Amino acid sequence: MSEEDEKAPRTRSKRAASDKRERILRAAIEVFAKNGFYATRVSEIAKAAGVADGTIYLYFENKDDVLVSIFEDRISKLLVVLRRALDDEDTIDGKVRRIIELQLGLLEGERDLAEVITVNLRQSSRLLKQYAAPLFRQYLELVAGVIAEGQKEGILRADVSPRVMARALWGALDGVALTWALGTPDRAPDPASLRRAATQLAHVFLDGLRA
Amino acid sequence: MSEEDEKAPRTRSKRAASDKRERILRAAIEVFAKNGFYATRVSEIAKAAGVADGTIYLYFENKDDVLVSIFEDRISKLLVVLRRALDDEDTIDGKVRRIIELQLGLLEGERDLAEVITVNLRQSSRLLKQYAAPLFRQYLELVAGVIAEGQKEGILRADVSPRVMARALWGALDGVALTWALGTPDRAPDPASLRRAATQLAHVFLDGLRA
Amino acid sequence: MSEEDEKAPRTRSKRAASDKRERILRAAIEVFAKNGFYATRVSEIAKAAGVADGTIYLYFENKDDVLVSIFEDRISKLLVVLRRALDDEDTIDGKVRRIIELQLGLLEGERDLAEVITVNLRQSSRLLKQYAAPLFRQYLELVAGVIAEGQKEGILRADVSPRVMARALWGALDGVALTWALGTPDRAPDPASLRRAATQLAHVFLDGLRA
Amino acid sequence: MSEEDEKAPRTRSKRAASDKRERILRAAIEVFAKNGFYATRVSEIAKAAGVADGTIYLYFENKDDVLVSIFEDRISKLLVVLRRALDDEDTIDGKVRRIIELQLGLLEGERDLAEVITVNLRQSSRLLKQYAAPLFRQYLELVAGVIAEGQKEGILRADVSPRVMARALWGALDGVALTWALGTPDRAPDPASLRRAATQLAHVFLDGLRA
DNA sequence: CATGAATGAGTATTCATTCAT
DNA sequence: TATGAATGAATACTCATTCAT
Repeated sequence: MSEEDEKAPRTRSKRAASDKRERILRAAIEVFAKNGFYATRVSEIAKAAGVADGTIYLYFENKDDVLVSIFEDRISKLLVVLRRALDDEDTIDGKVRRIIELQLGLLEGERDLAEVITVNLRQSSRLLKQYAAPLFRQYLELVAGVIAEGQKEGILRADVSPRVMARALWGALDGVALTWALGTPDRAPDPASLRRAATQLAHVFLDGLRA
Repeated sequence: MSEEDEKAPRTRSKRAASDKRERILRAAIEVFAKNGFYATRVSEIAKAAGVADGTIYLYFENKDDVLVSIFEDRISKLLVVLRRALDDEDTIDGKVRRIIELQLGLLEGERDLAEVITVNLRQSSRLLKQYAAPLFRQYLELVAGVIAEGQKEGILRADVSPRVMARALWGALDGVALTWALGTPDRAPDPASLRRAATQLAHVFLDGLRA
Repeated sequence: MSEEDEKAPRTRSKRAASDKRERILRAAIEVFAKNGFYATRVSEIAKAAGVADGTIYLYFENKDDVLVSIFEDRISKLLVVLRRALDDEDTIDGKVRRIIELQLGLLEGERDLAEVITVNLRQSSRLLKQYAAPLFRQYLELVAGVIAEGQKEGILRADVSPRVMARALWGALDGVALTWALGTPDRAPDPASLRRAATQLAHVFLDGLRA
Repeated sequence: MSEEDEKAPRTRSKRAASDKRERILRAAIEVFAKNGFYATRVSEIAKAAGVADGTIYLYFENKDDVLVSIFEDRISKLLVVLRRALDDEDTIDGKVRRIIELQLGLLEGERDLAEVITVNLRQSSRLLKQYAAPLFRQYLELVAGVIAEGQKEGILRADVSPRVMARALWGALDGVALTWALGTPDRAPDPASLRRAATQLAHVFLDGLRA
């Protein structure tokens, strides 16, 4: 989001390499979302990225590594954005709304990525549990921190576990979003309906949590 | 080979057949839960069920059909149990608590099945979306019906969509349960902590929904 | 050679399995000899054996295992035959001639096998060194034993190492045979010329070794 | 990058080029000996030579050509040395001893080259048969010439083929050397034991050949 | 009904070679 | 000359499915 991070000059080759890696990731998100991880052929990723099959292996160890890298890259970025956003908000209500907003923004803006994250995180492969979960936990900790803060301030009820609530919030949003994304495969989903659903959810969640 | 078996009437062979189908389903749930759908070999299901590989194909069209059948069989049964339970409850609060209890019962009692349903429903294969989703929707409709009923009675807030809330409830419970199930892969998860989490969730959810 | 070993009855399936394994080995010897181990595709072995590609893997772990099995199967048999033959001979001269004869018989009768053994034993893969070498050593020990016996009887000179001489004999025969086998790729090699060469070699070797 | 280097006349760049070719050959001998021809990656040769992958292709047509060039370069040189050495010797005994000595020297001094020559000559690729064999034959002719000379002089027995004996001598030495080289992979082989073996072999061979 | 040996289509990955810089 | 990123052809191996017994 901030352009400052990019000011560091790069050599042509480094930029080219970085571009290619990025292109492959983007392509992978697209095809994983469409066909799922297992049903996607490496050659399909390559084709979608406009590179040769072998090129994938210059930037990633193997197919699994591509999936893991999607998590690492994207969730890292989400964490940075979320941290910054939470700093800008003063009230608990505002923070919770921001969390929901951002998660929704992620879903609306990069629906494919959302599907990859929500759908593929569940493949019970040891690999994913091992690599993807830690980053996911960081995200949850951040949300749990907000709830704990609200409890300390006496705004939110103290008889619930912040981590459980954080996990429940993600689950609820994720479930709603998944239904929304998958609900109407034939026609484009209506962003307004998703936003409406999320607002309802925010109200219920906050009212329920209120001390 | 032995001619003696023939004296038994149809019933016995039917029962035997039904037993074998059931054994295969049970075995499939077990290995799917442990290794995931894609990583599971048909021969592993066969071995776990104590039958030959080819026998699987006498009872199911193919590997996909085994997974789909798990949904059909089990969710059908769950629906029957849930309907009966909801009939026994008079208050909305009681019905919601029953729903949560049952979903928890499912998770605790048949943890493998729970993992198969929550994890494998997400494999974005067209097949599964097509066959498994409808049953899942029936389940959601049932829950949404309870909420709509509460709204009509003026007990629950009317400014939210029953279906969205039903979906959110499933998502929240599912998320909490998944964290619980995967959280401590090394030692057996503590059922009490799950029950505690669910109770908190029920409170927050009902308080948030209250008119 | 003796039919007695085969008297044990086999079930149909066992015989069939054994036949198929044998067919694969024969086919592998043929194509390995023609194209070398590395240049040979597994599918070529399968085609030559008249089985499906996957069938190879019902009888062998992988391509390497096929090569190793050739050594194990064939050299084991050669050892049995050689031991019996040496028992039948009383004089050292006779025994050495028998060794040379048998090694020649192997070359003439199963020229492909000879090429596989002499050519592919040299692929410096750890695998082959590890698995094939031990059997080869048993063969050399047998020959060295004959020479040591001749030394004890005072017939052969005592100032040479039996093992070195055994190795040299194999090397000399092998070299001659290889030249013979490869010498005229266009027309069929003349067995008589090989036999002549071997007789000369036997004379020189025995005269040189004589006490 | 530095312009100063340009002042040097053609000769230097030619020398530099020649050096690089030589470096690549040396590196190839090293890695071929260690891992075998097929298991060696072109990139490994490049790395061992300290050049880029593509540079290999400025000096050689392809990977096969590198192997063939090793034979051409080294055996050519061996032939020159051998011819000179044979001229210096007057007796047949001396010449045969010189041949054995040189072949041993080759083995001891450049053990890697020896392994490449003895091991890789056997890869039954048509290419190698076609290009490497002729040079090898020249070497054998030289040895056969010595034996034929001895026969003409009446010193060596006339009832054997000089070419067969030349081939057998190479085979015997080669076999002994290979056993020596591979025999003790863990500890460094003892040069004295090889020399002892060779001396024994020379005695037996010459005594057996004597008229 | 049950078996499990056999099948062969399907694919991730490697690596020799090229060529823009 | 030298580089090394990019290419894409080539292949061992797996495993869902079949079918003769």
